Amino acid sequence: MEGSWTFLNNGSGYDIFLAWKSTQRNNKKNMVRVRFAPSPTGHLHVGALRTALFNWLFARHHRGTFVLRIEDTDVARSSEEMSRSILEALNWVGLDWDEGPIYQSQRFEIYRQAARSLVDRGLAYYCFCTPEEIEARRQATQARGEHWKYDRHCLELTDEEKQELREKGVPAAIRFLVPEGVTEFDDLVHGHIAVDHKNLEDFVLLRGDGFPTYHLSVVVDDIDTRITHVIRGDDHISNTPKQILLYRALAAPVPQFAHLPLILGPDRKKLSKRHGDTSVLNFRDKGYLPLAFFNFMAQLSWSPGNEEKIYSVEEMVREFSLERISKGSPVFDLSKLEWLNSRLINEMPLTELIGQLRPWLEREGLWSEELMTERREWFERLVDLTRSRSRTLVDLCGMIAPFIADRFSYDPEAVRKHLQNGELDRVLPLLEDDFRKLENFSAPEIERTLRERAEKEGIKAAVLIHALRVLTLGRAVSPGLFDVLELMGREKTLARMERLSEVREMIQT
RNA sequence: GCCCCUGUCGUCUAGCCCGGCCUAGGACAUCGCCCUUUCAAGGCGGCAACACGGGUUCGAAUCCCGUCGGGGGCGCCA
Repeated sequence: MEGSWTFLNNGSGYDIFLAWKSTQRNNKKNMVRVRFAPSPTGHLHVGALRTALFNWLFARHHRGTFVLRIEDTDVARSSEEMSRSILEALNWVGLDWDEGPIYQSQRFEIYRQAARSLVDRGLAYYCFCTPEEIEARRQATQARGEHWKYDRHCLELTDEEKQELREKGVPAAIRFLVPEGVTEFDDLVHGHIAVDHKNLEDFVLLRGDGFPTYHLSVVVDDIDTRITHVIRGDDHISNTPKQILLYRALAAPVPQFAHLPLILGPDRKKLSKRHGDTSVLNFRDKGYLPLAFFNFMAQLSWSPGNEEKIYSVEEMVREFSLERISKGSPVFDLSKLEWLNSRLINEMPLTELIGQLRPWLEREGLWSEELMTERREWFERLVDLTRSRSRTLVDLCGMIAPFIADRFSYDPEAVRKHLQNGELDRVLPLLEDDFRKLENFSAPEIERTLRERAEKEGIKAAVLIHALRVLTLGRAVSPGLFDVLELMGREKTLARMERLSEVREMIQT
């Protein structure tokens, strides 16, 4: 999107430091504007993704604007690689943004200006206390059994004292001067919330090194981008009063807030890496479909009603509403995702499935153009036949592999169970001959032949069926064997039948 | 420690705002049966919850109070 940042600085106390001039300028006043603001200190994790998802859904539902902002003010812990990874994850899920990404690291001067203007107006003050000094005073206070809160030591400093400290080279942070009173707001999820300012200390806006803290940069950016609804995790509820105070100090309209319940691990603790790989891209790599993942994530804390089905993205956009978000924290339990995924694999149009599967086959070296041309019909039958046994694209890929390539492994358990019967050494060669003589190597013919041979040799058809399955696929699980053999083709089938003793030996050692 | 949020089957949730239709509904998981050459898929069925205690009321999952449990925040991290 076209636009430009203009720095509006008249040198005196002013409130908005930047104005976003763009083609969106003449939008309606009540247009919804939301943002997702991840910190690039790691891969995008599922908790953050859900926040992004709800913001996106809300924006799309209201035909509003979704802004992406990268909160990389912590230069030491942020990396460009993680920023890229986050965009990649959003992309995979299908979340697109209308503005941004805006990088906070490119806006440091703006935050400094904002902080200084607050000092100029007596709403904030310089603090020369070092972390060590504060820590010492805190411990002393707590040793007396009293509650610690920053003691405003630097609020009373005279100009001479400040000058002296500056000359000594003591770095100055800027603290917000929290006024007395109570801050109240109506959270769109939790309802009315009130916090007495005596529970708030004079928090730092600008660090001694000139870098902004989270509260400052968030509020300044949200003001500049004219965010109307701040939708974020529950863990920010306690921070909200501070930020509202900042909005007021900067004479900006306060947006609406909606705090989403935090996602918990199975142990009911805040979901984190300890609970396994919670990175969004991990789910892509495990073979989950974006839509299944989307459904699963969106329905943690949100319910579109009571119809149980897989929703298309469009349907979710239509149904989405903050009012239907529940307040309790959900537990992250993958079993529903697996079910969603397998159902989608089963129900989605075949062509679409093949499109999703293609990158996986390519990676395994199983892809060739002829699967889309002369072997297309065969390939579609194959995918259609195997899909109901696959919960993920990884499964599907593994299922299909033996039909395309010759390298596949034999499940030792399956070999032991189905290839030990001594009768096989005698009957299998006969069956091979039968197969060779078949005019059409088709499922019905194969079945008829096999059953006849079994009866003639006084052996159960099931014995042959199971043995053939293991010999041709290496495993005891597959679609109906006769379809399998037809799709595999006579050549591969016969070649693999001849490996009986070879396979047995392979398992012995 | 202080402050804030939260509490319906194992899990996700519907119902709660606007008390009775709730002997609390659905889905996932689980168990059983059917189908069957294996495993799935599918069909049918079972088990399973209003955290607890007081009120208010003819009547409470729904309203009020308290208790307990769970989570989060209190950084010159975001």
